[in-house]
Amino acid sequence: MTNFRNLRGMVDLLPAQSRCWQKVESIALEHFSRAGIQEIRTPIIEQTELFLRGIGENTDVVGKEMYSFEDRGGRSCTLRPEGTASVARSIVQNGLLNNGPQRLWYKGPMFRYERPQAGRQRQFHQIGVEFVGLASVMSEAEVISIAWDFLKDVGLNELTLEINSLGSNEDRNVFKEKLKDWLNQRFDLLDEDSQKRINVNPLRILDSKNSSTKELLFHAPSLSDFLSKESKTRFDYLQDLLNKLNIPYKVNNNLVRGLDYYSHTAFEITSDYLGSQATVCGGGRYDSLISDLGGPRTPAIGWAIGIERLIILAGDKISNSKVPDVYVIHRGEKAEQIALSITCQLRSANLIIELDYSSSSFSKQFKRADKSRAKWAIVIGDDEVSKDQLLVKKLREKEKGDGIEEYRFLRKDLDRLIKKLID
RNA sequence: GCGGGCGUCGCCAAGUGGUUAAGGCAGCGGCUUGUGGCGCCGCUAUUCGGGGGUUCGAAUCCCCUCGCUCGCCCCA
Repeated sequence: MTNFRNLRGMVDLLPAQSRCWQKVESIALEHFSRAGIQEIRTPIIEQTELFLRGIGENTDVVGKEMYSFEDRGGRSCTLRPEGTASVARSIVQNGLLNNGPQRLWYKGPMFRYERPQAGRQRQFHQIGVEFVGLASVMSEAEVISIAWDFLKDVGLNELTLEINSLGSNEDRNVFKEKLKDWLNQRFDLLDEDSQKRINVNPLRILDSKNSSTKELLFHAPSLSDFLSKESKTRFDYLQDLLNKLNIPYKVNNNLVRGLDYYSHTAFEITSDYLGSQATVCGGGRYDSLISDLGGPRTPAIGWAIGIERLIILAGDKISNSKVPDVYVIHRGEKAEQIALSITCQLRSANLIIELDYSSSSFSKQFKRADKSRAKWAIVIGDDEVSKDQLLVKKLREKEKGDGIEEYRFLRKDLDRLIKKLID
């Protein structure tokens, strides 16, 4: 029995899965390159203050989910719970905006101290996109379409895109006061959580999952009625653009999202097949974050996708197998040396070669060759050694009876061999 | 932080108080020292997450503890 285990909520990515991840990541990279989005990598640890300011002290994420600790110099540090704050910090610190608007993507581990459950881990991974310095509605549509196309391309169907407008900060402040009044008049009818939130974060009550609160809220004032003309026009135009892009969406007026920095457009992409953690992708506009962190007033929009959730959904749609082209079988000391050098030579020709390490009987080695699902076997034994030959045999032939393809090559004749193996 | 379920080999498991803890998959070896996918044979848990207790006797009952898992809140 092993004495050590991983920490709760921390997950090993095992070989059986790693291929899947690589595929997802390479598809993402393709999409980003085509859209002219560049990668940014920021540290996993930041000073705690960054997240307090950036995400908001009253959010659940900073209130109860942060991995914070003191370093040896007594500074409060935090493992990043999300990517946007760090990216914003880096942009400001490095003056990237002096080069004009930034279109950036990132990926990596995020940390949230929560009870793990299906589709939720303490260390999980996100791929995200941030467009910073762009205020247009068009950029929002573009950003959403990048997420949508990417998810489709990975093979996900039956996704739902929900959008909402949170309005400008001014719109929202007016609405907040109205909503507070309305809720306070019905204080006793609210569930406990919502009662606590009334003064701290009343908007979030709109998102409540409590059934009686939900029912009550049916008649509550709606944020959409408090949007300024400009905000409304923006939101209508966004819908217009999504229609033109043939991206289906639902307007959800209660979609608020748990991070403080959002304004105007907020959106989520969800799936029914994820269990209770339905969100694969979440994002929105955050026009005040950069200035909140000490930078110039700068509009921005972005999203993050949870890779673990994405992979749960993609399931076996992403092939997870790497099949070798050739399996090299050998027996004897001289043969072993030849096998190794042939293996290296063929690999240089970009073939995928698996070399047997066992030096057990030919019978065993063939069994393993079959299991590897390789297309060809190269066999090197005493005969081949003495004749300077290689025996090449076709594997996985369906019918055993009608003669198995088999060729002999001189060891010097590598080019002919490679040609055979490739076709 | 709060609720429910569960912990027997690398994986999936049977077993619910009685001498040696089924079985399947995977793994290893053999039948077959130079030839494969099938088949057959053999090997692989002194021990049932850990600790304590009850009993002549416990994987099976009781207590504690640890871990996993699902859900709530919230989020990716």
